[in-house]
Amino acid sequence: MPSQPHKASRLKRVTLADIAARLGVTKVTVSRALNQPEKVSAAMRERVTECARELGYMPNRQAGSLASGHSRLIALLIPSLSNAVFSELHRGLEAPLAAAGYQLLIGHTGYSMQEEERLIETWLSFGIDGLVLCGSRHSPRTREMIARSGCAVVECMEKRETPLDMAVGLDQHAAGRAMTEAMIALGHRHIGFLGARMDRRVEQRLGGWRAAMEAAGLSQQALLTTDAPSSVRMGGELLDEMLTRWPETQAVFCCNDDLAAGGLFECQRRGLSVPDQLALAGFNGLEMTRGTWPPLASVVTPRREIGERAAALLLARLSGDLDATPHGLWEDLGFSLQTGGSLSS
Amino acid sequence: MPSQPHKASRLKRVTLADIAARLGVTKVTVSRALNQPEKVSAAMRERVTECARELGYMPNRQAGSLASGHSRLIALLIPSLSNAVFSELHRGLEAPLAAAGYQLLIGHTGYSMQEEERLIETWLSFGIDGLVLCGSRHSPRTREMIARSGCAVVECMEKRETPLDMAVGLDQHAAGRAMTEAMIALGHRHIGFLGARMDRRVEQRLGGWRAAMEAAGLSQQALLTTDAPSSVRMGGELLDEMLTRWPETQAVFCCNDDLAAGGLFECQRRGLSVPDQLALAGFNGLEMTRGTWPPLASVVTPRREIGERAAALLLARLSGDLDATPHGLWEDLGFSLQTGGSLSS
DNA sequence: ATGAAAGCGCTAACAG
DNA sequence: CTGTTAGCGCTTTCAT
Repeated sequence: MPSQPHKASRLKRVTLADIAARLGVTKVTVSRALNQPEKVSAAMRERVTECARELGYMPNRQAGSLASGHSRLIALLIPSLSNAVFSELHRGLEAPLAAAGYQLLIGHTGYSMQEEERLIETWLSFGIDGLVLCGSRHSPRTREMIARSGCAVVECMEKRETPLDMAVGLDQHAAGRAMTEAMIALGHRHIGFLGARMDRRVEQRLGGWRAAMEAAGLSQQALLTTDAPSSVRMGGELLDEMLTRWPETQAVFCCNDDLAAGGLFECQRRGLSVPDQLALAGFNGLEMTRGTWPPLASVVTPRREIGERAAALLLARLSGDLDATPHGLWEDLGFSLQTGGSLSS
Repeated sequence: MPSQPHKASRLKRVTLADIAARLGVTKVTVSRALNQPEKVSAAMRERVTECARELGYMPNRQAGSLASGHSRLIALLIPSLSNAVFSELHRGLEAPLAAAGYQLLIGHTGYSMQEEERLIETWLSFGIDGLVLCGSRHSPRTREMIARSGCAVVECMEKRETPLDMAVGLDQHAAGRAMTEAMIALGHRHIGFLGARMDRRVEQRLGGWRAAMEAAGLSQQALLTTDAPSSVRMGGELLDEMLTRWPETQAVFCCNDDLAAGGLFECQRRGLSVPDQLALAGFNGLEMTRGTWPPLASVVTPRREIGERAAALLLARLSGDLDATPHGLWEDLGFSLQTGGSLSS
């Protein structure tokens, strides 16, 4: 590695040894006073903490982890930084992990399996104890690295028959089907589907739409998808194209809330009244869906709860509570439908 | 630290020593073959890489960092995971840092100085080489830790007279003022300001609105702010209150695009035509502003470019190129106004 | 081009 | 309750 003149200019680092020397004890005692306070005398504890503060001691956790074999670090890999779904997953994870003394790291994969692999390699080489992944598609090398490392892992968001270890989420196919059936129940026959950023979860939602349409004997013609990133703007463009190609469309199921919001704006541009002239629904039930006009119908997914359960599973695995958390575990946290608003008045 | 039965079950880790033993050479040679390939014979290089692959060797970077004193790790601390502004900042940072062999970590502060402090402590104890912060408000302890560590640091987004070291962003006050002046130039007299999540940047934008209003001799009465998080829904609620309390309002400057989007929906709910009956503007110029109807006027901030410059400054500092990047450097990357749409037809 | 020795800062295991 | 002894896995010197 190259030299680093910048770092060279820093003050010499304060170490355990410095404190030990100043106090006339050994490093071990200082380490104990700091990390297992109950194992030293109250007086010692006092002197050490005082001296540490005075010298501005900051532990070197690389050394600590290297020696102990664990880091109390857990990494969360999210596909997108700007998708509120993942920020709520994060929120659910953070509190329980912090309470148990674990620090949560965030990594950004940009929906790329290859980037996921790179990140996991880096994290593992830095000794993380646990890993939270979104989805169930991973490269072979990713699987192998995780297996070798023995790192605890939980996969989030989507149903998975054979998890790497544990998984928690919801059945995206069933959710897509349920919303479509709700639309059919409202009497709509021409129901379109808009999808962007076609990852596995979106494909499963689409599968649900297909299943419901087929079961009802309806045409699956009005379908528009793109691999491009999802956005409000994309929602407007896709809806524009759909209404142009299939003017008979009565209702549109968008694969997420951003797309649906864009659809609302497009209706406004065209002077279409929602839901009277066109019904719209999104997916996820983000906070935003209650800020639009009309309020956006959506499939509400328990993102926060998924994070909380994922944290609990991880902690159970890390504490060795194996029986309570069998390998291959899959927890389905379900979903609910938020109707009314853009779906029916 | 507690025992970890889970980890105990893993296969023994493959180390440099294992490869060395298998090849009948020393660890140093293996290390060199892997990290400074030009320093060993081509034959050796070949044998080592081959054997490493075969055994599934994965370097332990904790050990590496501990020994070498640097980690090639750079941490980015963002206030919010769901704000697209920060995801674009991240995008700007990532490529140049990766190209230079650095790995970018993300931390989430939730707009809390205390959480920022906690995260920085963790990162520093894990030996990061660089730090990218948003904003200029940091706890005294944060400042001290950074100073002691000698870690390179750059502060992003807002203007700062006395940076910790380097800073890059834009003058939020000037931007707020410019947009307000544009509204005044359109002939509006009753111009309101809506603000949520009142952090320093939002306060600076508000200051810009005040300055412009004062200079024009206009009333600063129509002002509504909240410390609650910003959201589309909040935008609608705030606008509702504003129009109720100050029905004469002709134009509203929202502190960000989410709020403004909520404002658009609120206008729709009230049957107000934008911009004819009410003009609206947001801040940041997110992609979304081109997906609304009408398109949202906004102050376009160079988030991506800020990330790119921040990366360049950090790399310059880390490579010891001190002269080219003086301490205390402040780079203003400016802004531009996106008008039309929701502001004027 | 390769090796030997020393150590990064900390913790584990066992003594006393 | 405190100390001793040994590393964790890697990267430095400095030799050869």
